[in-house]
Amino acid sequence: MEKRATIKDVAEAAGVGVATVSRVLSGGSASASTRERVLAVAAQLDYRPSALGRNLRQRRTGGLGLLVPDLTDTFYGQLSEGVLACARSSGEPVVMGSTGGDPEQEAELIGMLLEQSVDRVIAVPSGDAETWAPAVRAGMTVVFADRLPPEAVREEEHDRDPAEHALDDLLLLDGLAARPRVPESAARPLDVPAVLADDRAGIRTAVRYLRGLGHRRIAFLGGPGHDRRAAAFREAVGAPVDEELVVFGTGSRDSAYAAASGLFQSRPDLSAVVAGGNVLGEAAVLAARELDLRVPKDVSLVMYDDVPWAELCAPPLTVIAQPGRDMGYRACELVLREGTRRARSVVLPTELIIRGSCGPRR
Amino acid sequence: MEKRATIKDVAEAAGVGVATVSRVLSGGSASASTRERVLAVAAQLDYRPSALGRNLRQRRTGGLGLLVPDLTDTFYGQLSEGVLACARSSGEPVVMGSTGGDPEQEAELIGMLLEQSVDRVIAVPSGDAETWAPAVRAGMTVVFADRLPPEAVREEEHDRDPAEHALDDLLLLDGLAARPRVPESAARPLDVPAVLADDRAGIRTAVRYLRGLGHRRIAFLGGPGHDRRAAAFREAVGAPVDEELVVFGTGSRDSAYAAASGLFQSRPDLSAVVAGGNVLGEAAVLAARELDLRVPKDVSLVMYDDVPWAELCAPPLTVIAQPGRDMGYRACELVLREGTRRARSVVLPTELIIRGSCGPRR
DNA sequence: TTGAAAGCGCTAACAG
DNA sequence: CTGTTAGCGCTTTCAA
Repeated sequence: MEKRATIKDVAEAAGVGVATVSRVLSGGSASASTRERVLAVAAQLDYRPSALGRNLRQRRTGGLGLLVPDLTDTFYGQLSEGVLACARSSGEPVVMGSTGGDPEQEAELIGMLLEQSVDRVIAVPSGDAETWAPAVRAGMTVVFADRLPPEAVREEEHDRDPAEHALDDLLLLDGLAARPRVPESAARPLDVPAVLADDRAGIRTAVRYLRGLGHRRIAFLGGPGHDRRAAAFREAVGAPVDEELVVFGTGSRDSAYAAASGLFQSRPDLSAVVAGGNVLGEAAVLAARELDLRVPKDVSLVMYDDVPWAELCAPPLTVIAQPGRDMGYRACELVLREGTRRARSVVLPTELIIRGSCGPRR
Repeated sequence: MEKRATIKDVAEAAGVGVATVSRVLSGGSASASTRERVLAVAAQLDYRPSALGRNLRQRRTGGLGLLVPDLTDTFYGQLSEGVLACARSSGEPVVMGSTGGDPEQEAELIGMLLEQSVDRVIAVPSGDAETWAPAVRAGMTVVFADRLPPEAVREEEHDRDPAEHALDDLLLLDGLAARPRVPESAARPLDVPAVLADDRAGIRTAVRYLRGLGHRRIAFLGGPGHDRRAAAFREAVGAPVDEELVVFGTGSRDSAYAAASGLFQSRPDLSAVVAGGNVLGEAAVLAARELDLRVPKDVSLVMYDDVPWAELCAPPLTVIAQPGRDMGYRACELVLREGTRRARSVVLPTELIIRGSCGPRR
């Protein structure tokens, strides 16, 4: 970087002290004439206060971190757009990292953020509580989006008012580190606010819809981080759950395809599948095609995530839409507001968008 | 952020001077015993050198900036993944911004990067040379990816190798706007290296393919930044170009749809369209369907960008694939290497992937 | 091989 | 209202 004008240069050129310049530029008190002169000189010199100096002085970066598993997944693209939009409107730089769904890379990136003194981060976590402990311990404000680390799951939910499942969810997640009897020694659950979609309601609605169409053998095809959705699925189909119908890929498109294909082949009796995310939905469509299964004639499909191409698919995909962009935006708001008041988790509603990929059981 | 251990803490605890700690940690010389002790203490204190202090001292952030128009566009997602991957392997943090294709937002983000002392940036530019002038003037190392700002013209390139059409392309593109006689006063052309796909060859191949299928009225559906592709298209179809068949959207999905729909309606005689990017391809498919045009029976379609869903489309889309991830990776390499030696632009090959969206002229 | 000391650009006391 | 000063955490001469 070439040499830029510093506050000292401005001060000299304006014939004032550096403190005055600092004050003027950050809206402190100053006489009109001084302010004017300083401003003029600053503009003339094209002076831009260095965030480096300021941050060092204030011992914080002021920026945000954003960690997602894969920017190639449209949903995370939407979510990131939300975060970026919110951050920009607050003038906060955001340091971004893609973890590839790998806890180790995630840990590495967390370390990098720590080094940068980035003290607020929004993440779609891939690692578990242990991965995130260093961040929390270091005093980072973290907000999870889209999902929670596996260990951050709190204990069982006793069932209740069917109309209030979102609230239920809130209770569930936030709920606390400290429910009665968690051994001290166990990995301390993280107490981190999160912005999530109402997976439970979303899945339930989808399963009911498929049930209404006559489907009885419904499968769930998930990826990393889809445990809550899988749990919701199990709950929605009710006991006894045929565990063979709940399968997981490991995150890559290939593994998603393998999982889908394996599922279709090992259980030709299934008549419907719920894909836990758009990459899995993609895989399901591909695998079905490859095996000459017609959608929805031979198999019905509903996919989590509404992405533009869902509509272009043949047939257009019925989806559980979650507001990716909003989720990102909200998460960013939470992380920015934190400090003011302890942030509460947020659960956003999903919507079942019925297109053409589900039909009556054959 | 809670208080972290500083270099001073480590120095004290190890009973050495701060300079020694600094040396040890950055691989300088030190006696084995000292080194060991310092390392032990550092580990024990969980010491992490603060990038803030280091950067201030060295007057640079060491990080990279990455500016793209829209993370929701899968191609930019791919490109970003490439950049992030390369940056991570070099331990560089990347500050990301989404411009929405808006030059003003882009300028704002550039200002933000300047403030952060981020002195190296990779961008898919939305603004023109004027937008980027401040960055260059400030001494930033910038590398463009995927496209060039409209005004970004460059110096002549001599020397070529007949086998290297890529070079040819560089000439072509870079060439135009201002050959020899550019008045000094005119907006100084940017001299910025770039990583581009071989649009010219890509488009030419596609057009030839369509020609071979019997198509004569071929349209080009572009978006912002697709001027080079449009130019290549004009060149490929040859004079006289029917300018009504070259239409542009403004970047949003809606406007892309409007452009596509308008095109189909105003020129029912066209039999094929080349979409300049995946968002435009998406729009074309949608618009065609809405107008009851069958692909490829009524209209053939080839889309720039290979994205996972192209294969899921009905019919699967024939595409001009460009290596988005590689482009990002290469761009990052360029920006990192710069300083060592002046970086040269890179043109990566495209590939026509024939699937099912093109058929003989009806 | 090591330590002391001088800042990098900025803000926040504290005086004047 | 304004200037002086003391660092923030680190790297880097420069001596010892």
